[in-house]
Amino acid sequence: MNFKIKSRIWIESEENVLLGEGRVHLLKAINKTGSLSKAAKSINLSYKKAWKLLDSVNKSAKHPVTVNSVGGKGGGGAELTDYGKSLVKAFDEINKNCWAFLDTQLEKIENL
Amino acid sequence: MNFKIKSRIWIESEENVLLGEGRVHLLKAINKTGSLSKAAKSINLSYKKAWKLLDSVNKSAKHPVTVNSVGGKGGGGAELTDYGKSLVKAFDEINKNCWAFLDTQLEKIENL
DNA sequence: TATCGTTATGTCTGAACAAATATAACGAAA
DNA sequence: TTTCGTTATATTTGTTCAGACATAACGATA
Repeated sequence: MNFKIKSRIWIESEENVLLGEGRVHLLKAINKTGSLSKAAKSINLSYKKAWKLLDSVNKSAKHPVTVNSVGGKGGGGAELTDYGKSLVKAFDEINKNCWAFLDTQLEKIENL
Repeated sequence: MNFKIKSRIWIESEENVLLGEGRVHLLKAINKTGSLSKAAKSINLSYKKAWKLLDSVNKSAKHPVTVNSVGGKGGGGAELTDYGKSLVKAFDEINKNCWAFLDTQLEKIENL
């Protein structure tokens, strides 16, 4: 039969999306590159879209997820806070667990 | 904090989507109404979109999921096969299990 | 054979969404 | 004080996708 079961998960706080796969992907790229514009480029996102995503994340989180600086050495940059890093880590864990769990469920379809 | 964790799952067979929440919703409505057009109306879908969805489901499934008849008494109709009914049931089960599982994972975010 | 409500399908239009472009503000360092 | 690469934001242009509209085919029944 060869079925695959796929999933997307996301976390909301009061009607706003806090985290989803795209946002986590972006946060990881920021962590790697140290700037929003480089992060956007590295994952093929327009700067504007990336900025909107990050802005939305920071607005719906209780604590700041990144610290962004404008001007200065190198023009500025963005980096994850400790809170941001643990959010990314927790999301990844949950996501991986979810995949593993769903794989155990697939036989219910394949045995039909 | 009051975070919510949400998910969408779907099942693919060779790059084609077999089942997802929208498709299952449609199949349930077909089962209830006995026709594709009535089902579409009942869940606020255009007939065309509903038809495309159903066509795609039947094309990617190994066995027919519905039997559609054209013309005749009442103009025709559509109804689920036994295979279709068990697909719907299995999908619903997996989906509910997934929600329950994700709820157990949420504390990982809330405790940050 | 005329009627009816359905399945089945093509075309066209508008609206939502994405991408491209432009530009201001910033502040460390040369 | 000039330069630089960045954050931050508005405006305009393009593209995709959903919805509306139109119509053919079908076959039991009256």
